[in-house]
Amino acid sequence: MNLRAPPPVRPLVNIDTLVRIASADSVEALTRSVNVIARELGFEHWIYGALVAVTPTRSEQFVLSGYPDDWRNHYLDAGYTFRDPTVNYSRTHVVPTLWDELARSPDELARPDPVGQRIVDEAREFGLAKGLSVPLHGLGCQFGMMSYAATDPNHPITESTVCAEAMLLATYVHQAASNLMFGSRMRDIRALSSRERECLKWAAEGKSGWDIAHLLAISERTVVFHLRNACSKLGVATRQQAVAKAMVLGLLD
Amino acid sequence: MNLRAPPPVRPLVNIDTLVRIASADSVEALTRSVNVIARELGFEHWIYGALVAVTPTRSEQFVLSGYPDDWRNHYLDAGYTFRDPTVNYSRTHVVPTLWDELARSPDELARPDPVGQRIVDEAREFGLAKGLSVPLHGLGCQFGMMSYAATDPNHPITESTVCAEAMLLATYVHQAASNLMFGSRMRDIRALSSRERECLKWAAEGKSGWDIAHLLAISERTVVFHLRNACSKLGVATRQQAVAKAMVLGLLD
DNA sequence: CGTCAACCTGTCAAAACTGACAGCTGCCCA
DNA sequence: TGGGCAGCTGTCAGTTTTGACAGGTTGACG
Repeated sequence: MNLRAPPPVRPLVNIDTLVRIASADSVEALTRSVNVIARELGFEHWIYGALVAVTPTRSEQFVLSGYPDDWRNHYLDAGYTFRDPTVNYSRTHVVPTLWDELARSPDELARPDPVGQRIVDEAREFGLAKGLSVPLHGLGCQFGMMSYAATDPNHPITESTVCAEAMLLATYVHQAASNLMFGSRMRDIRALSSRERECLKWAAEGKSGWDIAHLLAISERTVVFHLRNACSKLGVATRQQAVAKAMVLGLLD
Repeated sequence: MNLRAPPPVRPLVNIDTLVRIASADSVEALTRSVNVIARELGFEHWIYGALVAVTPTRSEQFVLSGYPDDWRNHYLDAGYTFRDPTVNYSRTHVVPTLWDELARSPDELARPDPVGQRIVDEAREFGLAKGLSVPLHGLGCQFGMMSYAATDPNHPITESTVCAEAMLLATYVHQAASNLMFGSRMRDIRALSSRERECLKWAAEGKSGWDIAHLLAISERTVVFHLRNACSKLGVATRQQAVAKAMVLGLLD
């Protein structure tokens, strides 16, 4: 089989530190810890952002910033968020990317348009020249990302090891941020009963009240009753909205 | 600022190899490439699995296996998939975990139940003793995971570097597998027109036909028309189902 | 200049859903 | 042992959605 354990390499990031990050109990503590580790990785600046769907069409942003404030303010004032090529990349990919590589991405959609290119150029003026973005998904977010920037021209940013460690850190930050975000998220939603969930699932499959009644061997009136209760627990008016909300909350899995 | 680039470390995985993996054009080619790199990382066995929602309640599995066949067969025969603690962990987490650590996880839901523990014990008998699981999310999957197993008792599996590289590889495999999966996925769905999408979004927000007509300043009849077309393009019967299907396909973002 | 797609509009009848009335059983927990 | 919750059932009236009929404009593209 000729299989050996890989040679020992010097870890840049300590696993215990990561575990501590994942269980951070405040935004401030999390930001401070990430600052320290990002610097160990040689990155002067970093930013974490996640988009959480509150309804199927409305989303909220959650951001932890280790970026220069003047750049952040300019970025927000100019409304760059959804024209930023790193954001568009992260929305549709899972593997990390160097900022330099976005321009020659094989994926047309990921290549910066003129506005996107301007954002990249302006960022450079604010000291964000060499950078790396890690897409993040899961945990109820529509998508998220963590970007790192280095000013040191000798930074080995193209090394897979740096990429791997940056990604590992990003994932732990994502876990921690999610924990912080969702403490509040589900509080105002009373859990659906199993019947309510069952009826809602069938409704999402296109079944009518009559259909569901026969599938569950109960009366149509009861189906209406359960769906009505589901709607009121979810705080919505129609079945369509109930299906949509239950789906964004992950209640139908 | 006292910031230096991190010291050079020997990369276990070459970035070019990863890029080649992400663009693999067949399941066989992908499996072969992963076999090679997993071995470089010192892992004798690996498996990638993803769950893709085809409807809100029905999902399909996509698996790439570098596991022993006899264990895979036993696992499938016994219907272990959704009782496997690594699977349950991956569904709800984003950071990697060692198999050993699942048992003492702070998260109750992630700790193996008796059946789960039996799976872990049986796996050991098939040569899967020391292992690592990487949760994977995004790209239209409900969730996915990649597990690695090593038989070498000296394998430095607890090192963050190994974890980071394993995660990096897993993510590239996820990207590649998604590309392979979704070639077929969207083919039979004609793209919704912008009006159709717009009406569907408002329907998902709980608006009636009359409401939407006034929001879009068109007649109610036209709203019905657009939603009807959306239903027929999606191949569904009701608005509820259309909302659900559009959401699992990511058409409302 | 024809064709196609998207967009827009109408009417009618049947089916499905919403909202508010009222009342049953069984289980768990304080 | 009483209160709360999940589950179950009924009727009635009013609103919304579905399905099938038939027709219009506009703009892009070959």
